[in-house]
Amino acid sequence: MKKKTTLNDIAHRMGLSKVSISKALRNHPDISENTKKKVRVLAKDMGYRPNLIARSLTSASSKTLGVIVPKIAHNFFAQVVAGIQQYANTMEYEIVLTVSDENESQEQKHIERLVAMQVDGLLVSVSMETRNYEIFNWLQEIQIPLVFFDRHIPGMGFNSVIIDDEAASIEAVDFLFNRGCKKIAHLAGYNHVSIGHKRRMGYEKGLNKYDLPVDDSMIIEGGFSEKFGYQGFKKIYSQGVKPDGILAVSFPVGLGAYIAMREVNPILMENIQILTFGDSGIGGVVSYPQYYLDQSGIEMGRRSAELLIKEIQGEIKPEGIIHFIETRIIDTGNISLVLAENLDK
Amino acid sequence: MKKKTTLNDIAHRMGLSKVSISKALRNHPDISENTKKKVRVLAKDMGYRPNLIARSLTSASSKTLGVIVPKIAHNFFAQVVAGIQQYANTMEYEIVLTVSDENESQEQKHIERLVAMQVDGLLVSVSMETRNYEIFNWLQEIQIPLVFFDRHIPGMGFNSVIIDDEAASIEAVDFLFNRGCKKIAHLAGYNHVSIGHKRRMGYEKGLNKYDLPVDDSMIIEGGFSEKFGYQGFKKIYSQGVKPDGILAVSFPVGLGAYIAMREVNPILMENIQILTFGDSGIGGVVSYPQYYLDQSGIEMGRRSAELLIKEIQGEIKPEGIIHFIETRIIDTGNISLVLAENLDK
DNA sequence: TTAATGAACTTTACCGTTTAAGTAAACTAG
DNA sequence: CTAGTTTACTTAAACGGTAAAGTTCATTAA
Repeated sequence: MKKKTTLNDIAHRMGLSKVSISKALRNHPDISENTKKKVRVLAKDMGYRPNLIARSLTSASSKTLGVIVPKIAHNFFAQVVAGIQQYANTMEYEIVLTVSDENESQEQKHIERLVAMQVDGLLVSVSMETRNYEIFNWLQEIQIPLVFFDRHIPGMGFNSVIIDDEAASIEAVDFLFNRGCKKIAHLAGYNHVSIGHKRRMGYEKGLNKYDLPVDDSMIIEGGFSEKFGYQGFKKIYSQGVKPDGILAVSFPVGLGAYIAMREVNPILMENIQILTFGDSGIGGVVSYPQYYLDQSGIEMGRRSAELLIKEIQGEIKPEGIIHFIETRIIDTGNISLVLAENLDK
Repeated sequence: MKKKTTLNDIAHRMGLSKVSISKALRNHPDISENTKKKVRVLAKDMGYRPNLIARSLTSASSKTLGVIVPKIAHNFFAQVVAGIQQYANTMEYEIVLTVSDENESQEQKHIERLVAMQVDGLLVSVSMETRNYEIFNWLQEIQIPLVFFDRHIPGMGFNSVIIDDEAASIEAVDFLFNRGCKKIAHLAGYNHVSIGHKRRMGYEKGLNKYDLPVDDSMIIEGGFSEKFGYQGFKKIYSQGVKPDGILAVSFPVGLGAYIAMREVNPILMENIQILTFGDSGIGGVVSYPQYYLDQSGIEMGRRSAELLIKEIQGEIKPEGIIHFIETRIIDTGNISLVLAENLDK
């Protein structure tokens, strides 16, 4: 790479000190209008670009946010990142994006690296694997602004932005019940992951609401991927239990269940309603699973970036406040409606 | 944020100079094993973390790559970013991700910002709107390593990694022809965008191959979103032309066409085969469009990151070489096959 | 025995920028 | 007319780290 023009280079050419150049370019009152003009012209001429790294070193602010997502090639997280970008951009922040790949040690490495890079704050969605919170304790000690999104660790004092999973689950059971389902199974996530736990709690509360029995054989705990949905359904089915509705903890799980169902007996597709958390990412042209709980990743991204930046700027404090993003049930049977909303994008 | 421990802090505590501490921690031979041990212990104790920004300033390398994508909440680009991440991670590089939102001036701003941030190289997928290449000329002048991916500007000397769109289009026509299509329409992208242009060229070559006429009323130029697919199909149809196959420039376009088709007359869904570039992002459970050209974003991301890092390390030079990523046609009618591949993820 | 060698440090200087603290000349007020 | 203020700069110091060039003292080779 070619050597870059620095303040000093300009200073020498103009016979001024580098500080004067710095001030001129930052429109500091110390410098005369006349000089400022000349400096600006020469700076442009010489292709001067401020070295933001050097600036960060003095200003102790990098105008940079560290983001850690468990996955990026995953519609929901891609959306969240888009939302973060949108807000960060308007505030002149840049994003250093890292992916934990649901791996605790990766997550840890990234956190350390980001902190070492002097990001002004962190946005993290905790990996499913994470059990050891030491690193987060450390982050709290060094008091770096941090906002959790989607997957948080409650009770640590960090603010977080999440889906109101419990409420959404209750709503989901409501919805299925109102469509005639009396035996609703739940393909649940891991119970130690907050979303898994909450979705399950909501599911149980929803059943209670209608005096439906909570039957353990109707709850399969597992992961969030297609594989678990597939295996989960087969497991339920092999037990001889016949659900008429399924609440799946994620779209892939619902998808896996659907595949399994089709494999077992295509007729089931008409008799079992599947409702999943999260959509496929293509705005509603998937025929099955038909219903899903729409979670606005964009909104979540924006909100969390907003909170983080406010925290960085000292406008708010980390108080362990949980902000909820609303969820609504979408019926993909009604494609044209969903599409109409998307046509203008 | 709490004040961070620096080399100097450790130095004072130990009664050594900061340079010795620096050397000790970097395992420099100048320092005795004994001292090194003590330094390491104390450093850990005091919670010392090197300030990477300061380090970058001297080393003139930030171990950071700037990435510019037109969209992020878009399966293909999310995949590419995942691929970039994967490779960059193994090489200890971090990613500063920016989104141009298909906007020329945004793109320009991001490039300037990233350069100012002293990223070691740039990975860019050019926005659809971009007509003015000045900024890229500048990048070439300052000789910053840059690799284009997916959307490139040929003839500028930068290396790029793209889909072999022309070949893929020819293959696509082949495929449709072999399934009996004789009147294949093309919902094309903009002709000034390289992928739009190439896909169209391939489409025409494909038709020529089978002596099918190239009929301008069967080619609708437009964007890459659902809206254009929808409008495009309606336009073709309103002209009284009845295609039996459609090659759509992107999945959303194919999707829009499908919706339009269904609106016009559901029977068409059985008589018109749609083949799209790119998939929906959910691994094959969309019933329509049934066929798509699979583009491995992950692979593209990996390859471009690899090229860029090699260029940064001086192993290769920018020579305007175009690297092609292969494409294959997927039939979503055969769901279980596709899924089987995904179950292990 | 003495100069060269090596081990284990320290000092100086620099990366590019900013902030704080000068300084000289011109301007203003009493 | 002189002291005080302004204007338009400059110099010094700092941010946290690294590289290069000393410096000491102990050891080794001739």
